[in-house]
Amino acid sequence: MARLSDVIEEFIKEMIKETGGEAEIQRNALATHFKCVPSQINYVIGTRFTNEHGYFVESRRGGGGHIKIRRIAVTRPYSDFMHLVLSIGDSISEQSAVAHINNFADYKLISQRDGKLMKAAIGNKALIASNIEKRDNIRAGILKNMLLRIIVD
Amino acid sequence: MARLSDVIEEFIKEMIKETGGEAEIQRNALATHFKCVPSQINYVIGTRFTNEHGYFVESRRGGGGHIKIRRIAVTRPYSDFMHLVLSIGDSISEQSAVAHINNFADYKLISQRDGKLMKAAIGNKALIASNIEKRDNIRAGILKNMLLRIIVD
DNA sequence: ATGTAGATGGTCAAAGATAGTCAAAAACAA
DNA sequence: TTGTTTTTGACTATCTTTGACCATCTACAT
Repeated sequence: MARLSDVIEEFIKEMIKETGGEAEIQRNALATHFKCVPSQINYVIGTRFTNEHGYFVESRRGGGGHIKIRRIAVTRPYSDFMHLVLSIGDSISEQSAVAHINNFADYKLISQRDGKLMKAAIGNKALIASNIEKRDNIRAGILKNMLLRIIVD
Repeated sequence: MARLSDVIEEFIKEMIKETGGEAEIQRNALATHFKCVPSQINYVIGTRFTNEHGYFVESRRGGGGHIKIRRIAVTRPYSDFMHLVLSIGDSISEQSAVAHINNFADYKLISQRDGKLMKAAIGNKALIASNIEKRDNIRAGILKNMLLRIIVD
């Protein structure tokens, strides 16, 4: 007896395949279809469609709301890059982040200008309002999100 | 399932494009056309045609009344841009920040790519590790630092 | 000039429609 | 048993639609 979560996972993957890279679902409708509670859809997305798994998720609440799940292009120029991005983990110092960014620029994965913007975004000066103990975590979140955005587009 | 508000938004934007910068509508007529209550027109204007979004709205009540929505068309000089950046203050919501970034891109003060990176940097998704009460403060810090970095160049 | 009716648009809060979070309960695996 | 994964549901957050009531403007009669 396959777990329901696996069935839902397959269903969404099938949708993505059919639409060529992107599935737009309605949480309640999907939950009704599979006779489960809506939050199980979140569970499936949270455990099987993460960045680490190669997916990018966006959503909107309210009338006409939806959840959009996109497959991140893992083709050529970016496949290694993606790997690097994911290897960043959930905490990184400013120095380390700057080193990473410089490397990406050196290898032409991002432009010099991209690099400057990224460094401006992750610098301690930018994060002055954040709790110092959490700063490295926040920095990792920002850096990964920016890099992912470049890959996804 | 397209939201009615989105349809109305597009309709108005199309009108503005056709007339080269300004749409003059009659609230009741538009509401009748879209089979909605008149106040929904206000909702659309209030959420999608604000100053922040780059629009200027005027209206008149009474017989022959109307609502005029204009795209603000100004190319701001750099010194003004600086002023704008400083006026951001030390707290800003994601929506508001996105509106600002879109404006900067529209006015060619930053490139589309810069805009994408900036939005990725200030999104709630990127700031997930931050305390929710401080998030808007952190966001303001990141946004300002990035913009300043561009001006300095 | 003044008053009044009719025609517009404005505000605000409630109701409706979605999605997100979190932790307890249940099921499963080692 | 013990630790992990899945399933549930109560509670929360966000966005949209609707409607009752309010404000302002024009036209016209006096």
